[in-house]
Amino acid sequence: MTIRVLITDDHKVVRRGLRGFLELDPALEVVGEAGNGEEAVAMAQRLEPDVVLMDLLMPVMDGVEATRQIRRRLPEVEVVALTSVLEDVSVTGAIKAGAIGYLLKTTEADELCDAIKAAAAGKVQLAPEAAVHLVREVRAPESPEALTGRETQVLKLVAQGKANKQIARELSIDESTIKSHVHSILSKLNVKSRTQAALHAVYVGLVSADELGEESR
Amino acid sequence: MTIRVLITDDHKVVRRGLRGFLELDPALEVVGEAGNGEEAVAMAQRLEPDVVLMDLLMPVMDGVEATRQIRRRLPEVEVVALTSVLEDVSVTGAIKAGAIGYLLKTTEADELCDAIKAAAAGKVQLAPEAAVHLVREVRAPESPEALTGRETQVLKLVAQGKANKQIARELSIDESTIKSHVHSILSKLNVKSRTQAALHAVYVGLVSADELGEESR
DNA sequence: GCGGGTCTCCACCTAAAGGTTGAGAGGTGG
DNA sequence: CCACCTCTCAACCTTTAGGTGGAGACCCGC
Repeated sequence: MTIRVLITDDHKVVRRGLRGFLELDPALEVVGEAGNGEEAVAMAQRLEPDVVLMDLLMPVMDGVEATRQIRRRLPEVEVVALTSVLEDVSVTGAIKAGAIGYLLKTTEADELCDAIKAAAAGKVQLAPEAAVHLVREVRAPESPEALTGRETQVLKLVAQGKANKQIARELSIDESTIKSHVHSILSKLNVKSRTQAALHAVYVGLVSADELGEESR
Repeated sequence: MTIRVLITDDHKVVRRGLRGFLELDPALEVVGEAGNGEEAVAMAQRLEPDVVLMDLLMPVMDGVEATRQIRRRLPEVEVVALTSVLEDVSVTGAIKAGAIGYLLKTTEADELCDAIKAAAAGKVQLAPEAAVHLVREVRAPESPEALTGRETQVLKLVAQGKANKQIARELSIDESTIKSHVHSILSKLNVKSRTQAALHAVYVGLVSADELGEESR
């Protein structure tokens, strides 16, 4: 009985590489490839694989959200996150979304196969680098003091280099309201300036590199 | 006579995928794989490939610098940049460093092979998306209006979320001087606020993700 | 219904950021 | 030597950002 694997990555080259890696192991069978989160969810429902290899950074629907949806709809399907970037939020975000493993793209073929088998058996398998981040998170609960929807929205605009006045125009509310939100954001993120907040947003991936605002290029 | 190709990427999965793609074409021969810029330069000298496939985002030595060194030492070796991110600076940076092609990792196998053959023949091959950036650069020379050493130094600190006063203390000069520098920076970068300047700095890689300043995490 | 949170806005304030002009010291290259 | 650039600082100004306190409207769960 082989383990059926669905590969998800927006880069065909990477999918090809993963397929190559997995085909080295006769116990594994690649049943499909998805190019974004939406495809991954749809294909997971249709194919019902044992394990989904999920890239986290993707267009259309990111891997964390895709993981969440797959796990909600198909609890028996295990998801292993696989990414090139290593960030606190990605690690904990993926785990919270229901991923059972977290691997880096620097992984060797055999480690990858091992992790997939472990996942199929319901066992957690983390890259040591990811484990470090997870431990850090657990030890310092970080009390992220979650931002509200509106605050997140404002922070995104701040992280695009926009001024309060401009944000106010864009959201069609008063500038004083923006100030209120920014104030909350600064205090919740425990930073001292909008610049720090913006950098934080970039750091945690709230905005992607190509959203940094026209005027900052 | 086959075209000898050297693959450079820090992710083994990607190298495996590229190898798989290239092996589909009998006219191409993968003669080696390098995991970072330094390795790429060394292997290029030893193997003297016809074309080097070069990832731009790598540790140890980035692809632009590696491209520059390879082109300087081995002018007969063509370099094709291959990356997942699409940025103005990467495109023009890679071309200036001597790359003859610029492809995205979303490329299909046959396009990739075509591009390598074109490169081996000394022909330019750009992903349409990259061409857009290049054209934009040429049309608006962007007059990078290079920052001076001191300005770069100040910008780095700005991009760590620090206030003028704090930067002044750190550099042991007056805050008014910092203001002067920041003013020059904003005008040279053609941005309107320190936040935009900071984002710009991050965007062009002046600071790495893990230098974003203690206070912004 | 009532507490709690969110979103909205107000007024008033201080601090920081940014614009403008000017200027002196030091270095470099023609 | 002179022109040019960089780095430094100054004074003065306007604008933006951020802090504080309060308030009304809305929604949701107990």
